[in-house]
Amino acid sequence: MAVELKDLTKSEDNYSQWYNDLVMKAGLAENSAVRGCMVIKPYGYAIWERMQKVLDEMFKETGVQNAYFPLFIPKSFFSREANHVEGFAKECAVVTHYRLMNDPQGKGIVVDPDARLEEELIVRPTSETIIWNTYKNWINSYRDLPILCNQWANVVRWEMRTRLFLRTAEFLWQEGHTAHETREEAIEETERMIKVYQKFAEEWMCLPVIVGHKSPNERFAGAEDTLTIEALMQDGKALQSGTSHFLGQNFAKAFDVKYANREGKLEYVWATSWGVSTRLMGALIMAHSDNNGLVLPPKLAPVQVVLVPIYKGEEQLAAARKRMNEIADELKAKGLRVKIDDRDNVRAGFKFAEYELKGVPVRLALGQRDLENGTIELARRDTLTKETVSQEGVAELIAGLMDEIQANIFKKALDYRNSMITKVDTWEEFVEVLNNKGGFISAHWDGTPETEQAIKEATKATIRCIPLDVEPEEGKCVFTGKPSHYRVLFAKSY
RNA sequence: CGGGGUGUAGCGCAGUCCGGUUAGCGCAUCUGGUUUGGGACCAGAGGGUCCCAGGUUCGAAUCCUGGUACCCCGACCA
Repeated sequence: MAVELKDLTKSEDNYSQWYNDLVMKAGLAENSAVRGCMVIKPYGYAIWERMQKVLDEMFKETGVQNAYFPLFIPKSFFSREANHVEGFAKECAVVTHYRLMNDPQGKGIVVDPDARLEEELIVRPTSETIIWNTYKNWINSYRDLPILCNQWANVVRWEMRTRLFLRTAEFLWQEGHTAHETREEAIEETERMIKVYQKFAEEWMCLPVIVGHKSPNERFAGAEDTLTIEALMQDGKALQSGTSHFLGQNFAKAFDVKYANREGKLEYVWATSWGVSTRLMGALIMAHSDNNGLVLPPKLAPVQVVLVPIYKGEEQLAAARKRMNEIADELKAKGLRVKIDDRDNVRAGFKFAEYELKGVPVRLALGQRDLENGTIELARRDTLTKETVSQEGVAELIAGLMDEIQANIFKKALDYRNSMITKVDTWEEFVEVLNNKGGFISAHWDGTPETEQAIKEATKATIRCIPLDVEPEEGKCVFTGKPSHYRVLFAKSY
């Protein structure tokens, strides 16, 4: 495997090619035979599994339980909620037949025209409709509430243009769907879950995010309010990394889900839904990688420490192997995920490059010299530095290093992100910053969808969010000059 | 669906404009040897439906017609 990444230039043109290259060469994923679909390779899936596991535990701490709902949704379910149809009914895969037959002309297999479904089935693009149709049967009284369900599933959206992890026709995600007694409780749930996402992004992925409300234009189809975590990639584009929706009573009304309240009166249920997807993998890659490849946060890295022997001849290899096994055991005793790479068909230098490409946080190299001196070479992926340390206490040292590396990757991303939030007050500045610097632009907006739309058409930038912690400030809309009471964040996005 | 590009060995490509030995190079693979503290080197070997179909020609990877697949840029979106 001769791998050479193209130089990482931050220009838009090269960045997507660079990204593609990295995803494939690091062994994370590749395009499949099916257009727009992605094969997630074992290494990529191992990272996703770590993410899943952590998120799943975080959900369960809030009382959420896992469940599973069908892949197929009757077409009629979709038309129940008007806005939802508008947003989702378009780019969907549709099942129209249930049988194949041998081609009468002998040209292989064809769809049996007699096997047409009476009602077409939609391959879920999201599961609100099928779930609310189910919840109807689960809910009678306030005593049945809240319902807090999550499902890990695949969904299909027939996107016209796809990009590994960031936008694929089929993707893996989790979707939480909750039902509540009151508006307040549902809103609280919406906020709780976006904060879970924030915590996961920042503490596990080292990905600083801005939490905020979506503008009406960018809101989920069928939601009253959408909360989002917005991250910034190294090319200056924003990435919506997770969303939590307050659905009001829209789906309860569409599917007629009522409960008897504490006064014995029938009321519609309040709903939320929230999700993150394999897109997070894209975020992880784009936020931290450098010209040598991936940089994985220790908390998510499938392998945290790799040991590489350096040797001449069988005898030295055996000696190195023996000592490495002992050190590996010490590391494992500290709860670290460790791999020894004693392949003898590639040289040490090759392995070094390979593990850098794969983003392994710490690499240890042990050779004859070290065996004699009781030392070992320790290399950090995040800083690309290496030093020779004593074998004595190395497990302790590395256990501590994991936290340091985790903190360092986050800090680097945070500093970059913060340096890429620019306050602007004039349209000239807005355009100038957007074109030459990128990143988030903090600017006043008159609050109308028309203005947002006009800005999007003029610059491709959209309102990424209205930050939760936005400070009241009187100003004038950067586009129309009309009065505004707070700043919002604009950016070009994926 | 619009605009551009590319289909040649497992991967990356040259050759196509201007038709002519047995279709070539790098990486990977296999064999042997020498190496081994940052992507080893030498020698040898194996590996091809030149995207598909049709046409022109003594002769097509190369020219013509039609199809098809993929990539990039837009519109759509997490």
